[in-house]
Amino acid sequence: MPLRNTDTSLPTLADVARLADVSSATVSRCLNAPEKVGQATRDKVMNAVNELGYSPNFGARALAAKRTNTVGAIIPTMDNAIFARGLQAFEEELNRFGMTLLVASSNYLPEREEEQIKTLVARGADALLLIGYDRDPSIYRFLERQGIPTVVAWTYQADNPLHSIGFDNRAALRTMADHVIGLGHRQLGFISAPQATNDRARERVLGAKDALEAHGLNANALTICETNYSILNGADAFATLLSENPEITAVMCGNDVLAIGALKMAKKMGLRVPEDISITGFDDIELATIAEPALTTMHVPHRQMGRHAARYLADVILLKTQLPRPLALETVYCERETLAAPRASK
Amino acid sequence: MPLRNTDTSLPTLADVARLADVSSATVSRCLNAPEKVGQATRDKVMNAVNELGYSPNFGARALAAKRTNTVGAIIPTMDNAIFARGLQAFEEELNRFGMTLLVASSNYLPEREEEQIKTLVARGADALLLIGYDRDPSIYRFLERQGIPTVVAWTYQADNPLHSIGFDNRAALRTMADHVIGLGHRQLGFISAPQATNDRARERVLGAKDALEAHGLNANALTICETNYSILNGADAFATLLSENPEITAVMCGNDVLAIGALKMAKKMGLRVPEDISITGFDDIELATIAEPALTTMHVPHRQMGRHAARYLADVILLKTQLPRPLALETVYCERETLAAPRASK
DNA sequence: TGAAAAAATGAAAGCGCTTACATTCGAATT
DNA sequence: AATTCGAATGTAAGCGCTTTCATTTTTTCA
Repeated sequence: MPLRNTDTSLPTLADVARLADVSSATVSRCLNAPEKVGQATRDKVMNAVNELGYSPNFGARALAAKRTNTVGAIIPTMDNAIFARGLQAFEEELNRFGMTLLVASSNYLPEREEEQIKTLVARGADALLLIGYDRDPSIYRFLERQGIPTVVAWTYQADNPLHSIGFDNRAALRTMADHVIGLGHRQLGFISAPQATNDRARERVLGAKDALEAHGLNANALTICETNYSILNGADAFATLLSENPEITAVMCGNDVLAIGALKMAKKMGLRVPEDISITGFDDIELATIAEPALTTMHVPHRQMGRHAARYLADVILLKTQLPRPLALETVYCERETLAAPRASK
Repeated sequence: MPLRNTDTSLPTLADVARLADVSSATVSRCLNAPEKVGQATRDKVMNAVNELGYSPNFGARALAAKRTNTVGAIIPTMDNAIFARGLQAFEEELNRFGMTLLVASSNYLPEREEEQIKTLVARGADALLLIGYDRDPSIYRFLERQGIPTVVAWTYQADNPLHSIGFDNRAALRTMADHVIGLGHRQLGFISAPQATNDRARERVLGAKDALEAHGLNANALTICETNYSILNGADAFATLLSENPEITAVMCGNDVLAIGALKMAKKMGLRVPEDISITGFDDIELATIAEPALTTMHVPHRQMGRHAARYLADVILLKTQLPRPLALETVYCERETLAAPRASK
């Protein structure tokens, strides 16, 4: 094993320049804007680069260029697959533009998210992808002050000035609730994520209420139970909901993970789904099709969101073009096996 | 909205120093080694920091300090939850040491992984977490040359010099196979990830063969089918395996995701599990308990691995202590509902 | 009380890169 | 053949921070 140099430090731009017998500026150009360098010089430099195994120092580059070609994303959780697909698409698209993705997760904790935002910005993220609108205004001020283009995904509100790429959570849940009510259900349960710090959860609940109202039902027809996203919590919430409100014939869930938990508990309680009770989800993650019976849910355009978000940010960073309007994508009702008309007897 | 300064640039160390009326060295110390600064000065500086909303520039810091307090991890996939729990524990533990985690995924593609490694190193990762041993030796040379401490997780081989923290895949699968064979199964199917570039997959297959041999069965008793990890692939592989080898009474899967696919297909084919056919998984991800019937599988110590890996790297980086030996953790057999004795008739 | 030791602070030299600006040089234009 | 111009290259000034070393201030204790 031939050791090239005894000192441990890595080759620098200057080393390459020396070996290739050109100035450091020329080496830098070769790497960043090859078209500005003559063919012969370029070859010389590239050879030196290879011989030395040179690779540019990120910190130095960021410091000098004031750009990192990195965008950060902070998602609430990596635990279940809710955001995986969208994020993957986001990354793929970013790569097309020569940018790298940095991911962090906040565990649905606002303070943690704030921390992560600061970290990513400090690390030089040129732009940020965030999930949902809800966060302290001071964060938005911070971002603006730092000049960090930001896109908010997984949500869309026509009247919100922040650039968002997502779907109308309220309308989506309303569609679902229309189906549920249309089938004859009159007493509904709703298992939601905590609404206080989660605009998407709030919107979804509102959507359910919209449907209720449209069908002439009053708010009493909907019993809401809040809990954090997890299968276990979904199961517990379902049990509570049903024991306290035995008249409920359909339980709508704020996402598929909760719904899977509810489904599991229903079986455990000896309830047949959908004969004895209907359950609906939201997101359409893979789990939804694995569950037995397969979950009736709303399909969310994960990959599209990711792709569009990446394009938007690339546009803003590279072309300094501000796209005119936030983008609303469509969710689609996804009928499977957990929603049916309530038993006549009930 | 009061605009503090018209020029867009962020406050720097120098700005803080000026405002606090101290030297930039003192400000730096306040931030990095507060105990070296007098109380009064420290307060003055901290006030200035807050007033300016100062946050240090990562690139500059990395450049000057030659450390980033960042460790990178490259996992094969984020798509399913296989690595999520372990990674989360890894991050939590890193945070304890004041370090940040950077995650990338390779999609099980060696070239992509290589790329990601280069990227993370270029970004200044002080250390790396990689999954499994298998990769081109040139990569290990590269890492060594760059002086990047690396730990390999999700695997453990006593005779391998690379520092690993994981479990003995071979022994684990052997345990499982012992159970299967012990119940009386004599014709086994095995759905594995492609073995060529995946030492863990190879080891698991070897474990199955070990068990076979120990029970005096020959290699013909095991039919192997390779496919990439995904539910769909698991389902397809199961169908192929059974149609070509109807005498098989138990299908062991290289991981839970494949097993879930197999389970799904079994039902679709009208086979009862475990009465008509047994299916086993590996990993014990949440999905395994959701599946119906719940999957019999091997539990892998995800969180422990993550935690220990973080500690090891922190030791190496912070204390420059090289831990003596790789760490072997235990897997545990996890009996649920998909494994039973074969039908007597068969 | 004064000398020595310890603690606190400052001055300044980089870290490795990009880029504005200056320079050189060959080709094109007249 | 002289002039102009543009392409190719070099020079050097930072980018914002850490850290060594020197200097000043405070503390300690004989």
